[in-house]
Amino acid sequence: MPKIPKIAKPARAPTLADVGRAAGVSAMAVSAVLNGARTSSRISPETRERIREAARKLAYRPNAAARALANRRMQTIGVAAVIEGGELNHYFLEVFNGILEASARHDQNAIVFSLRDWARDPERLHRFCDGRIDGLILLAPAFREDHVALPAHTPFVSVHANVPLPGVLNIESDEERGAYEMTRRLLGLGHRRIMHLAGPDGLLGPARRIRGYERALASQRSAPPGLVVPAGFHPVEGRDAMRHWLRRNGKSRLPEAIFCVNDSVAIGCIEALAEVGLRVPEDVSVAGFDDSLAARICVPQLTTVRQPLRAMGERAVEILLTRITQPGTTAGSTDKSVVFPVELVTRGSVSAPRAATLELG
Amino acid sequence: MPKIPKIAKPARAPTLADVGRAAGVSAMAVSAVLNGARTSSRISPETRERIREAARKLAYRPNAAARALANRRMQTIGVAAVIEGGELNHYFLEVFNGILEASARHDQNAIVFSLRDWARDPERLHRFCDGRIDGLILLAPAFREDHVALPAHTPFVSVHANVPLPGVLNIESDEERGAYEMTRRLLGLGHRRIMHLAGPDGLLGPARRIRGYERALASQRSAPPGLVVPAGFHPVEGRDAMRHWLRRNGKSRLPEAIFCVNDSVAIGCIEALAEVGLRVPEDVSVAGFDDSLAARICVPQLTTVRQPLRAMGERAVEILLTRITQPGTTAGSTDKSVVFPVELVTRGSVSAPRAATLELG
DNA sequence: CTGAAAGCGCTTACAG
DNA sequence: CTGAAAGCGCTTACAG
Repeated sequence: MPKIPKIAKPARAPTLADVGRAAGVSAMAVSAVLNGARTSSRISPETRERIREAARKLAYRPNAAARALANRRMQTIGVAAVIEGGELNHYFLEVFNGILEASARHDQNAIVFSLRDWARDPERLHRFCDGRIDGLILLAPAFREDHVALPAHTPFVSVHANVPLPGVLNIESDEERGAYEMTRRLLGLGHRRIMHLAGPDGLLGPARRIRGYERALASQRSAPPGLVVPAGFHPVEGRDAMRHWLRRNGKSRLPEAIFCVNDSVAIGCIEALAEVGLRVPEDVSVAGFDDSLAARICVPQLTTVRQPLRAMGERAVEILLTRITQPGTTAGSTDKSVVFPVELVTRGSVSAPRAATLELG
Repeated sequence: MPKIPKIAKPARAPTLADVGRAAGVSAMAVSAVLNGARTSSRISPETRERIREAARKLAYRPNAAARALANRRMQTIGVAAVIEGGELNHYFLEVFNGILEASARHDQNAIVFSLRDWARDPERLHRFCDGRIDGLILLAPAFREDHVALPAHTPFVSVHANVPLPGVLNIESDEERGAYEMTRRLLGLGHRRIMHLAGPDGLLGPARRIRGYERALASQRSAPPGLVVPAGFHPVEGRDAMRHWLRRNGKSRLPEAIFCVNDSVAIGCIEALAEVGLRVPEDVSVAGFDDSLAARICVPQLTTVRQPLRAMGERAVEILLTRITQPGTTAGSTDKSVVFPVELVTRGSVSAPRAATLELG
């Protein structure tokens, strides 16, 4: 009985062996040539060309799963974040763009894990670390380390960690300095009563912004004590906090300037001011933080503190990749934060105080 | 010489075999139990518990790559998009959120491929389809099908395809109707001279919006012919188009209302109007499209057409998954679009025209 | 210098 | 009902 030649089923994607068969060589040879391994030097140029040609004809694509299994590398990094409406959207997008860019540059895939809540989802985090990713970037994590024992075997990097995560290198910006500089700027314009609409309690970032604000006030003898009003991160929280304050205190005790924990809160704050007929910056100056997209879209555009979010995302990828490829470097507590500089951005929402203007006139 | 017992190296993640060894059963038994396969019914409850316990103790996680190789399924879907500044950011985020949500619901990973340019990156698209994903969602693709022969062996779904892609099911919203309804609304308020700031040439979406606009004008006898001014998708394009028009035509020939191809363009348009002292909506009404985040952040908030972007993203995942699991269904050209309804959203940027108000007064 | 073999960690079909 | 074996598609170390 004659052997019936096996015909490659068209449904199946071509494999290394298929290419090898077509070129009359072993699968190994194909692998070596296609990967440009040093071992490919021992294959004659003609054979190499024949192999490439066969691969092209068959539209061969190396199978990612098989490769990952053999290499113990997925060429994929994970990004865990809470992606919700409002500010975090802009924040996420900017950092994420940087992550995607750097990933592409290093031929890595980026896979996104959307969490609802840091405190409640630690188990999910563990599930992600099953070999589908080589390392994980935590975007603005806010759980307590004692809640989540981070999975072993997986390198981590955090961006804007809002709680201390021992052993995880954190990428942050000089938020305290940003808050300090912005408050100094407001003081320099002549403002004295400066309110701070603050972020959620117990988070590192908002605390740093408060500290910068208070340090700046303390540096100015003529400034009255600080006025920190808790708000949150989102526009509605900024609006509600300001509304509430106005209702209790009336316009008479109005601050001359309001420095907000971020742009979203600044926008909500402006909304609340507008509701009672107060204009920005004529009646009150309002400053934000982040320089998110929102800062340029709102009217007036926001004076704010710019963080290089995109660059921070790129750096996160690069640091993570070195941790993946050189696990030795992860040496325990020597982890320092990487701190990016911030920069004041001047736009329409801040001007000299009305009183100062009058005095001058 | 006594056999030295092998000690599991801590550096390596535990495998099925490790768990089996610890529980005194075969790797296969562990697999069956942990996967809840029907074959596990033949394993005694005690053994099962022992296996689970061992897995827990070792913190066993099935290796995703090995699983993918054996199953020929990565449990991962790809999302290809051009993610740039401005409008597409908001657009992307909304759809992407829906994609992430549906993915998580179906235990799928979502991996993002960020393209610079649809027309120039077709080769990259092919590279993605190497088994690392089971299917691909194209977000607002805008290449020509004759440029990219979409990779075989990979199921596709598109969202807001801006060019016809034969054989790819497209998820879209009833954009023409949205444009029609919005224009009708403006007419109903008494506006007659209504301008349309249009999107880029040659794309399906912008063309549909123009068609809806023109159809509405045609339905109203008293309306003058349409006034379509090309702009683009981004705020600066809206601003520049409007600036240019104002410079050429002056305020005298100003339209009473401007219907913009999207919210971003509307925001740019409002900016250009403000530059020459024209207020919205007192002097001109301005309407957008999309109901992006930007629409609620800008002042005045935008009257716009809402598309259920999030739901569209979720649907994309679901359709893609059926295509992945039931490849037969992909039967050629029977692919119909899935069209989501749109909805007018009324906010502050549109009012009755000043003239009408005067006439009434 | 070359190719056959073993192995990555899982699943599934198949002998006992 | 059970477990040993083969196989998914690749890579790497190792005999010839």
